[in-house]
Order: sequence, then C-alpha cells, then structure tokens
Amino acid sequence: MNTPADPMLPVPEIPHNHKQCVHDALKMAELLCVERGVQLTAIRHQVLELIWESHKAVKAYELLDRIRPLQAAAKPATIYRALDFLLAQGLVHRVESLNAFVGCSCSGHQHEQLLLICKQCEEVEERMAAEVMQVLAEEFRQAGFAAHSKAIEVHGLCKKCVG
Amino acid sequence: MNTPADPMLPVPEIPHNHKQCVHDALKMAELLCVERGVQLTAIRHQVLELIWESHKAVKAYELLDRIRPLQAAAKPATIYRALDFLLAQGLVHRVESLNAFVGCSCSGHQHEQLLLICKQCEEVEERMAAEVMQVLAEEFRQAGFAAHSKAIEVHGLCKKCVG
DNA sequence: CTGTTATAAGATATATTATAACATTCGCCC
DNA sequence: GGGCGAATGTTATAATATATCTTATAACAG
Ligand SMILES: [Zn+2]
Ligand SMILES: [Zn+2]
Ligand SMILES: [Zn+2]
Ligand SMILES: [Zn+2]
Repeated sequence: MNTPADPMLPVPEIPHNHKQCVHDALKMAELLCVERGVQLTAIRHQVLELIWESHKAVKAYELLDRIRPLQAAAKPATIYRALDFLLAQGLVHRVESLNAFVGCSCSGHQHEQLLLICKQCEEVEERMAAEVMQVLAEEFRQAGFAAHSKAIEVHGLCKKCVG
Repeated sequence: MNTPADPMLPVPEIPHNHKQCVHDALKMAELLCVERGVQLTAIRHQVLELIWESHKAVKAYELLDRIRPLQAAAKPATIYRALDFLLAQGLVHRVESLNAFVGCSCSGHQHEQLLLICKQCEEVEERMAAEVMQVLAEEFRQAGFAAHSKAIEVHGLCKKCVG
C-alpha cells in the first residue's frame, strides 16, 4: 500500500520510521489485550492510533476533535473512558505536567519511566533509566517511603533541538 | 511570643515543631524577597502562610476559600497570581500530579527536588536526593537532553503511614 | 507637586480539563 | 431469546486555569 523504505539503503540520519513505530505499538496493544482478555474496542483502538500520530503529548480535547470524523457522537466521556482504559493497560502515559497523553513505547515491560519532554518540538522521549530507578529505590528505602507510582518528567531541549 | 520547645528535652517521637517550620519558612521568604528586591505583598504573604498551614499539598481553590476572610474580594486570579509569584521565587512547589501546591522547605538552595507524596496522610516530603539528581544528570547526558526543569513525584506511603 | 513608568490588584468573562449520573446498547453465555 | 456485565450514549456540571481590561499604588525624575 505505502511505499516501504528500502531496507538496503543506509539511513544514518533518520532515527526511526514512524509508520513502523505506530504499527508496532498497535500490534503490541492488540496482542496484550488478547492475552489479558480485555477488549481493545474500536473507540479505544482509534484513540490509541490518534495518540500515536506523533511522539508529542496530546490533550484529551484535541483527541476529541480528532476522533469526531470517525465517531460523530464523541463526547468528553468517550475520550476519558478510552484514556482510562489505555492507562490501566499501560498502553499510554499521562504527562502530568502537561495534562496530556503520550503513547507508551514499551507497553510490554515495566512501567514508570523517565519522560524527557522537549520544549521546542514537544516530543516526549521515554527512557527506562534503570540506574536512576535503582538509586531512587535506595532513596525511598532511606526515607522509609513505600512507593506505589512514580512520575519523572523533565522539560528541556531534546538532542535534535539542542542543536 | 509562642512557648518555645525546651531544647533540653529529648523529643524522640515528635519529628518537628510545625510552628517553627512555618515561622522559619516565612522569615526566609521575607529575607529572600528583600534580597532580591521583589515585593512579598500582603496577599502573597497570606497565600504563603495558608500553604504552610500543613505539609499537605493545597489546591488553588481551597486557598481561595481560605483567603476570603482576609481578602473578601479574592478571585481565582488573586490566588493564581500569588502562586505565580511564589513559584517564580522558588518559595512553593507545584505538585503536578495533584494540581496542588506545597511550601518549599529549602527555598534558599537549589530546587527541583524529589517529592514524596503520601496517599494516606497526604503530606509531601521534599528531599534533595543529591545522588538521584546526579545519576539523572548522567542520563540526560547520554540522551543528549538539555534539562531545564525537573519534577520527580512519587506517590506511596510515608514512614508514618506505612506502619 | 506633577508626569512617567512599572508593578500589583480588581473585575469580568471565558477557556480548559475532568467527572458524575443515569439511560441505552452490545456481546456473550446459558 | 433472556439475563448479565461491560461498553457506550447523553446530559449536566465540577474543577482548574487564563485572558483582558480597568484601577490603584509606589518609585522616581523633572
Ligand atoms: Zn515514531
Ligand atoms: Zn525537540
Ligand atoms: Zn512542619
Ligand atoms: Zn503519610
């Protein structure tokens, strides 16, 4: 259907093929939902797809506007319910400091990563940051704190934009 | 004025004298504002005092309700402007994951700490977490990311509540 | 004192984000 | 096809935040 990138060409400067990104994320989501016996309904699938249109964080009401061509009757609850589901399944992250949502690029694994949020291009990079998490765990131990969920959100300029 | 705690008594179980907390925070705020040549006006001072009533994060509209006996004409903008000022001066932190605000217990020094947010008692503990910040800095270096501001917010149970 | 500038606060309206509550429909099992 | 729970439709409203325009006040220069 779409012209695929020639796999023989060296592509040193293009860090990723976004179509592939989206495809992988959706396939993974479908797989995980089947495995877990939960329903990735049409609306939920559409919302996930809309979130994955870019690596930028998307606002709930932006999603609402963008889903209307597909779901004419969509209301805020339509979006928030889909988001609740996707968050519960770990398929998207909420970016607390933006009141926005971004696709999770590692839905299979552990969650609670480091989010690097670019002020310029608005893209959000997710990183496991294993060492950070480990040192953080030690800090909790010292503080006598039993952590349930963590959000590490950093605003700044990404590699591309820092020039 | 207030009965001071006898410094000779061992106080093993009371971790802090909150009146002292508040007093120190307000004095520090006044000092810093003078040093910086910015105005800690009556409204700003009152808002800061209200925020320091406890170590819980406070919502903007709670502050609005609570400032009305003092400022009958207060409107949302009254509070948000005061909060903007206090945030800019590093005198309070915004807790992104709660849309709420908490007094900064180290206004003098560096900012961007780790916030440990208790689900039970709702108190927020602020920690410098120097080692975490250092490892995080290394992570940014690897990612080629130029960090401007960070928020590390962890929800869970604090020492007192974890039992 | 008076004009000028800058900052703060008052006032009104509105934008943005999120949830509650209840009705209806859908998919599935029996 | 009847019953059940999950998902969605629908309406209303709550909660959070900002924009804009006006008025007041302080600091300072001429
Ligand atoms: Zn991509
Ligand atoms: Zn960027
Ligand atoms: Zn205290
Ligand atoms: Zn607690």
